[in-house]
Amino acid sequence: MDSKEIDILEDYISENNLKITKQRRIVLKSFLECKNHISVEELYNLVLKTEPKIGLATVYRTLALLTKSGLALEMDFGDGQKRYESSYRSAHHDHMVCTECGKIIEFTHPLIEKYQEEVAKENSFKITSHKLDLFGHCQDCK
Amino acid sequence: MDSKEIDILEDYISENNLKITKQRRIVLKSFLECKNHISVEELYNLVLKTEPKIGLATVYRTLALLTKSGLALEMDFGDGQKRYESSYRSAHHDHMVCTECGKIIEFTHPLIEKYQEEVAKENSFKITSHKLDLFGHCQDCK
DNA sequence: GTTGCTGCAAAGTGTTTGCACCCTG
DNA sequence: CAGGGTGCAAACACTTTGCAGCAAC
Repeated sequence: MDSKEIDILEDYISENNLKITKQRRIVLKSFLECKNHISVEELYNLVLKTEPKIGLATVYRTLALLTKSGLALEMDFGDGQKRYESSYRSAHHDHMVCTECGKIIEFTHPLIEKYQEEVAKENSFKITSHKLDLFGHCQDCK
Repeated sequence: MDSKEIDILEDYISENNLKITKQRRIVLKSFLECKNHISVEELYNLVLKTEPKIGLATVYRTLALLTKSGLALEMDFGDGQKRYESSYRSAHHDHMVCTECGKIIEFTHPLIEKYQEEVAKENSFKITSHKLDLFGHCQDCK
């Protein structure tokens, strides 16, 4: 693994007097290879295939580390568990979540972004992040 | 209490062979009088002032009932607890959440709604609900 | 060899559920 | 007086934390 992500993680780690470990490498590798919007449990099961001795708490702790270092984005679709996606795999996007089959379609719309900025400015609000989720039925679940 | 909300609740209750109880009246009344985006714990504390013997589970169960009957909207700002607002007190709106002081500014933007529909149509997706949250700093927390 | 990291289990948090008794319809 | 509702406590699902031993630097 010699992606830019491991460099970013190592930079963050050395800046903060932390340590690179085998477990952290494995979690990062699995995270970068997996599907978007993965849950902690799903990632844990993936990691177990490489390192059967790893603890669930380590996956939680590493995901927190990846989030703090800017490699992962934390999201919550209201289903009671945190989900994560790689910051670098794809640019910012919003989500359509099919409430029947769970499929997630990613999208962006430049005008939606523009009008968000506009309405924030009207309220003297400084946006640091946003989330737009559309819930409904996808093509297959009509 | 003779608002339209109690009528709606009683309609739902009689249609489903349920029962009106003192506790349900009290929870509804407190819910209608309280601020928007209230958490279960906050509402529970309000209800305790009127009925000190009520159980937290009853508040949870009644909020689920209000949601099913269409009187309450469930929301989740990613802070680990459900929040609710009255469907009838105000029309649909989105939220700006100040991550410093917790203040919530409500807004709507017709063009944002329009472009949501547009992008959904492009993906053959049928929207049943949506949520747009902007996170950042309000005027007072610059 | 110091200090952070790990695995494990225990504790926490918010929410739901089982049950015996109570109350509405 | 039948069947749903309540309060309580236990169970739950997900996440965090305390700790003793381990490993990176």
